[in-house]
Amino acid sequence: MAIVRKTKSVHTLLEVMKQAGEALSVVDLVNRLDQEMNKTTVYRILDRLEDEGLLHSFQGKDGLKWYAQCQGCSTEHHTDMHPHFQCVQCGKTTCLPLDVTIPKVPNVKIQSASLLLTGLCEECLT
Amino acid sequence: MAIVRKTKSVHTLLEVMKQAGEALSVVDLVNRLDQEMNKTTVYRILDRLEDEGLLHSFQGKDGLKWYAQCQGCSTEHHTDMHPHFQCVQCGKTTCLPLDVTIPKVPNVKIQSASLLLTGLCEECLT
DNA sequence: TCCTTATTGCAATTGAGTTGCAAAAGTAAA
DNA sequence: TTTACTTTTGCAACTCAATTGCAATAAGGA
Repeated sequence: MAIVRKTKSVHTLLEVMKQAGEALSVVDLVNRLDQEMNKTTVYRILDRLEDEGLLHSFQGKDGLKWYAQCQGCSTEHHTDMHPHFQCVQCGKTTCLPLDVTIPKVPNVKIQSASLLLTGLCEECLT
Repeated sequence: MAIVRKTKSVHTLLEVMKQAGEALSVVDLVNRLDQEMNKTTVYRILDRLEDEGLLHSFQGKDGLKWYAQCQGCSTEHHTDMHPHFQCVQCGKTTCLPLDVTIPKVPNVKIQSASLLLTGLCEECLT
């Protein structure tokens, strides 16, 4: 596996993720980092950080790719089996610290599961 | 809601879905129906059939949109809470006739859930 | 410093999905 | 069947997320 250097760009991107504190779509990240680095660079750094296990990705309802910081993930062991929640109104997207019960399916070997919940978040409910 | 006429194109598309007997990606459908109808027509018919509740759609692992025939769905009541399985090797994608236990999430209103399982199907395992 | 490898920017490209508009097909009433 | 109206379809152009090739730059080790 390629080594991910902690370049200035990598540091900046991770800082933005940390500040956000929730999942961000790649489109959003590209916009936020428009002054700091090229779009292509954002895509490539996200790729590498996911390989390293520092971030995990998932598909949003709209088909966009979203990234969030891993908690307890590593190259060896990706504990990205947690569900994600996306608010249909404001778009806010978060990792849910819940265990997903993966249903038993006969005759197949399940390698991964992704559960996306959509609805209204706390702010949009009130 | 607009009325979905059972035109020749609609009939052809439904026939292809029926023959397949499993979920098909829109890209696949467009290719299979290349001689019969235009790409745009495929997209529009799929939209309408989903509105009518004859088909349901979901996002595949790759971000592509997939469609499958509904069993017990209608305009009123979409029972598309079942999980889908996608084989990472051959791409075969199916509906799983299982009930998904949607986790309770405090302070939010869950409107829909989609669970995608990926792994190796029976054929690719042997 | 020199050499090698990894990273970045930029422009061009890919590909899924959408849109506008005119032509064609379907429906219903006379 | 003819007319008037509505829905559907084809086509071309377009949008936009994501990728690729290549040259330039930055980083690391000896």
